[in-house]
Amino acid sequence: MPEPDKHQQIIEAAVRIFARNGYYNSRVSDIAKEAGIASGTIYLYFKTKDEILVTLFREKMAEFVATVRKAIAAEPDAVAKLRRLIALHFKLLEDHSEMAEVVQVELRQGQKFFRGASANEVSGYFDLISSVLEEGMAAGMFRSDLPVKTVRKVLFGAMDQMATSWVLGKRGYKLSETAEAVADIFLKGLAAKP
Amino acid sequence: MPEPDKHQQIIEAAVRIFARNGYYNSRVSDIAKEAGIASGTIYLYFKTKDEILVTLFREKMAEFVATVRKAIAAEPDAVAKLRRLIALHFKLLEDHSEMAEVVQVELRQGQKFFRGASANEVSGYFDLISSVLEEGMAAGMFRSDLPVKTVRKVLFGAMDQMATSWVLGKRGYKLSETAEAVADIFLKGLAAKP
DNA sequence: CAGGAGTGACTGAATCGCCATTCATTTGTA
DNA sequence: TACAAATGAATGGCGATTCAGTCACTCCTG
Repeated sequence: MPEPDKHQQIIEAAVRIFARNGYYNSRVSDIAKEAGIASGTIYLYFKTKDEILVTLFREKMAEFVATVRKAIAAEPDAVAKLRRLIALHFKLLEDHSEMAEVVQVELRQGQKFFRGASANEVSGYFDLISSVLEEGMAAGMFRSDLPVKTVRKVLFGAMDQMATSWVLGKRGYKLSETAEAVADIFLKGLAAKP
Repeated sequence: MPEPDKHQQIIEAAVRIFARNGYYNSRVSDIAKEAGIASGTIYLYFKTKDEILVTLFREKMAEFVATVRKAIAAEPDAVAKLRRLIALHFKLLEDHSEMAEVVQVELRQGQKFFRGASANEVSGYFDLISSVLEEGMAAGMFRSDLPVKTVRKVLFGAMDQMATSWVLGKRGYKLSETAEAVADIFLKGLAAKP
């Protein structure tokens, strides 16, 4: 019975290797070396190289969403929740910069990940955002003349681009320090008519 | 001397093939077949398979930016320019759905394209957006308490996510019909304090 | 308690399919 | 005839995946 521990060990090694070299430039044997095991061992835990990437994303994404969900639950209203969500989105990426590299750059590999596996995982996050938006609309804090789906995409897109830019640049500034500006634009744009 | 015509013929075939199968699942021979030529002929016009993708993006992107630049020049003020830019961003992708597929999904291949070649091309578009924002700020139409770079990323991110979503869904609605909502949120968020 | 044999995890060298790229040859035309 | 352009079968390299063997450990059994 494979040690449940080694699964995690491989995932962590893969994050580091993918972040450093990119998915396609990473050998399975590189991951093995980084994890301190033989390359064949990887195949006791994962069926293919692709599966490593997909699994890695699934697990990390689930963790991410859970963290954000828990944090915003503590906030009093939709505006505060949204601010917290944005701040945390940036903070978590900032604190896991290798994972950020993988998520923002490597995981965008066409077909395979955008469609396919990762779509499901991302939608959990989308749902979370939508629920906050709906709460704010119901409470009359947000305008409700626009489709929630559209508003959600605008917000996610803005955050995602901030993150991608930060990763592509050499992370030469604090991503989390931009959170307020993003929240500010978005919340003003979303404000209910007075 | 290779016919200058065939270069274009290959590019157009590549767009269709990449859109249909994704970059990594496309054989060079598939592109050749689609273009109605032999696979070896491709190498009279392009050094590598990568070069096809990079060239394709460069040419199409330059065309895209030129079109948008020309269109917004005709608008009277920054607000109108921004609305036009957003509308056209969506309209052009909608009218070239195969290219949209390639740009939104396939061209995000980590490392190679994000960094590297395409970065330069994209920055031309970024500059265009920035110039409109600066014009609006100078004219007192947009608030100027936020960094232009941040605002630009928010807008681009929002548009890009709208486009990606539309492509990933089965393009089951008119992307351009969402332009107003996006412009509306963004312009309200950016409005100068009254 | 020695030993031995069964079990499951691990290893890493060898395999093997894939496909970009090459280039000897053919085709077209001036 | 000569030169350019095009062809497409053959090549070559790469690296994911496999699998025959090794290792470590447990549990019998005489």
